[in-house]
Amino acid sequence: MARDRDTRADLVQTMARLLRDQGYTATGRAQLLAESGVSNGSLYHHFPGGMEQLAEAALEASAQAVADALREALDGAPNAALGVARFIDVAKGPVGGETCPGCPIAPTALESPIISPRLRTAAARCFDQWEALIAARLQADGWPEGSVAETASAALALIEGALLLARVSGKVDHLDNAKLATASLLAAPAVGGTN
Amino acid sequence: MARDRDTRADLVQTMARLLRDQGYTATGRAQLLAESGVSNGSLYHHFPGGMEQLAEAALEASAQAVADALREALDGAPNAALGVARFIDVAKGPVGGETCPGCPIAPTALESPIISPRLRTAAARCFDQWEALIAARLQADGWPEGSVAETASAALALIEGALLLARVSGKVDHLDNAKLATASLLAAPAVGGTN
DNA sequence: CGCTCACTAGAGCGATCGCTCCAGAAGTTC
DNA sequence: GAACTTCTGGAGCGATCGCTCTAGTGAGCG
Repeated sequence: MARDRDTRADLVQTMARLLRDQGYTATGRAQLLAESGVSNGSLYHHFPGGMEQLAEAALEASAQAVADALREALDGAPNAALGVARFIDVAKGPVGGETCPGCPIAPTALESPIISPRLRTAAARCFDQWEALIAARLQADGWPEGSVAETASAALALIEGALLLARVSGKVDHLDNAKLATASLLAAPAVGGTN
Repeated sequence: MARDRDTRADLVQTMARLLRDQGYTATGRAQLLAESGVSNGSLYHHFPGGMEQLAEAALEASAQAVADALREALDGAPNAALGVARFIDVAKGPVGGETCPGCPIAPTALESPIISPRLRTAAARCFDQWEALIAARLQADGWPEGSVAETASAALALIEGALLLARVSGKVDHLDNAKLATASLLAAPAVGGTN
């Protein structure tokens, strides 16, 4: 084993990028092979389950990368609010970048429910993992037990929605707006929304 | 003209549902024709531009329906916060429903940027329209000029993100969490986030 | 009736889809 | 070198893709 380059990793990485940019169904086998420089035989050697199995592996890899970035942002901040804000800045992509790359899971997640139950559950796991990270930080910050999960869910929704809007409109402003909103959403550890 | 049934409307409506459930690329011509009961010839008579033109029409129709519901919810509430909360309840779908249908635009929007610029701009228009509705209500509520657009963007992001999470996880709880979050986000017309 | 024309049904097109299969290259172990 | 395993390249498969084209249907109208 161990050829000169890691074919399997190339496949996963290329697939992850394509899934992020155009989703699962729109990503054809031909495009994957062309852009990864891998041959058809290698694909089915490493992933006997075909495109669907590869897509699942790619989702997991992307989710792990995001989780690492999110954890780092949360750990390096004084509280959850600033940690999430920091993460949103990271999600904007390269500093002078035109547009942000967007969520690597969302496009596949939205088309998966009917198309592929397997990918749907894989995507659900990704979001759960991220939400749990935010929830853990809220709890560490001393948030009231009862509202930690709800608040983490809303914070993640805010991030995902902003990434969606930024992607479609081509304007990163939506991420800045979401950053401000998370600040107000995650600002008061007590009470639970004065309304 | 005017055959017994409105073939064109059937096509648009079926396409809108398929786009909502599985996105653009995953919606094949065969499935569309089968589920709408329309023949291939009729499709290309009403939509010479093919699937892409039909998809654009379907997105516009869906966006209009959502806009109507959003406008009604906002108009019937004492303020923007309660109006958005009301809309989220409507978006949950039929009262005893298992899962909410989700955003009719988002799946197509996320795969569109590379696949079809035409659909991307169509999707962007939909979101802009909705955001403008929320912004108008905020302004009517007396929100400070400078933060109206930002807040409307964040509110829409929250809704879209929650719909995404609810769809993938199969749990409508995310929508309830978003409802609480919008309440706190849209609660204070002044100041602009104490942080 | 005969003419027009919006509309429909469906056969058929080339291209592409995901996938199977196998010969052989490359590396490891005797 | 022989034997074996791991991995690669690519031809080829049936199925399906979006779409074109044409014959035919039937309502409106003189």
